[in-house]
Amino acid sequence: MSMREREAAVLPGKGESMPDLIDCRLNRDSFMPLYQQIKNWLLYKIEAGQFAEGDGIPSEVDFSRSLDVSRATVRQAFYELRLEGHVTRDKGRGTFVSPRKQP
Amino acid sequence: MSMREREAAVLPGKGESMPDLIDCRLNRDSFMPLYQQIKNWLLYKIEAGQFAEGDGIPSEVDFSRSLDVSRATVRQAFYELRLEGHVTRDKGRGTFVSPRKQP
Amino acid sequence: MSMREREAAVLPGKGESMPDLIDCRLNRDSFMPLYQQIKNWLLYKIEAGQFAEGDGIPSEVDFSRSLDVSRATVRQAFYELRLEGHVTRDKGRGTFVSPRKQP
Amino acid sequence: MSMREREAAVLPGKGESMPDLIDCRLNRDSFMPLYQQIKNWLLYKIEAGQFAEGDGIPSEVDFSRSLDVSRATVRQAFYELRLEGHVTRDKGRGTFVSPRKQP
DNA sequence: GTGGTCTAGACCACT
DNA sequence: GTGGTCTAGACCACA
Repeated sequence: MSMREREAAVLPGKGESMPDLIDCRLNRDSFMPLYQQIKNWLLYKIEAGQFAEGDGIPSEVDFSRSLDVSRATVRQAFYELRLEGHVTRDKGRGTFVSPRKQP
Repeated sequence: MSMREREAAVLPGKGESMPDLIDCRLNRDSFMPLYQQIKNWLLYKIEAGQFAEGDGIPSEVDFSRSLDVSRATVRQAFYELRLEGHVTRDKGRGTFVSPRKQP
Repeated sequence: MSMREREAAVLPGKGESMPDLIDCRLNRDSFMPLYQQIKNWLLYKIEAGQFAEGDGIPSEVDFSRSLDVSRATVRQAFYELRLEGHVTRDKGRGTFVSPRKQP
Repeated sequence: MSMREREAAVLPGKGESMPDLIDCRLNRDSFMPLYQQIKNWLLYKIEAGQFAEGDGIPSEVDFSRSLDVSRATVRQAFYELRLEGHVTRDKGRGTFVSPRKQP
């Protein structure tokens, strides 16, 4: 899936504000699973540099509360991002944006 | 983790019988997560050829009932096996042993 | 179809007890599809107030097991009840009796 | 430590009401560690029969929020109660009052 | 009746 | 107070 498709799925339209933290909007009527929408939003934020290398990103519980989804749904998004190398997760510390190869 | 370590964690000792289906024994006092024990048992079975290529393997619910664990725990084992290419999973059909490369 | 016809199709005869849960009796020799019999039984229960507004009703699996029918059969009954506005279904939570409009 | 001493440390004074849930009061100026105060409160409740055998008791998070202490603090109380055989803890299920030996 | 998604929690290991 | 494991269910998409 292209970055453009991801954007269309969950991001605010042109002209809307883009505050710093969890401004993710979920479309609960979409064909796309909620965890995938969260994953896409995070990928967009990371690729756009809004969560920079080494930065901590909001916790599972932050997302769970902000988006009113269960923690398991958030976890699936985070889990796949870790598998794909976009973030690292440290028990007891948090989730961090991975360094990019050859920036 | 070596195949030998996996075996030690969840498999019956020498001399014990090895019936066909879900003879997996979980050690609930182990440091090793239950889903990892299930994954190891499956890997052993696949590598030992007891679930052959193209074979269907028991369903999530079969494992869940046989081992008295929740379906989510079984799923994590199956999910990782799929990511690592050991099995394929078809919605509505089942889980199958992947073909090996250059056997 | 009138409530009376529905009743004749799947409900216990007069004088039989009417316990709380799935006392639905299917007539497998009937011209009427099984899913329709289930739907009728549910409509009767709802209209009779035995599943009140906001109440959760038994799950797909409950019906499937109790009646020894496939889940797809149960789903068709639930699906039509949702389309007709008699119930709402929340993923991961359950199926609930819809509020009536101006009773 | 006697039951009377425990009581003095964390329980409401005479004449105060004793509601059902987490009415534990911590004395943050006490020489006694917070985890010990929590442990004492729980022991009092169990011995007084307010959490009966087999009952589930409030979760780590319940205590942590109600008392505004870290979860590690609550855990230490629960941990010692488990070591001493007063409660059992089941992952994913909860914490339960242990049966007494020959009462 | 399978695998896929989701809920609403719990306890566990660690910082 | 984080991420990790687990429970015990639910409904959904598909065959």
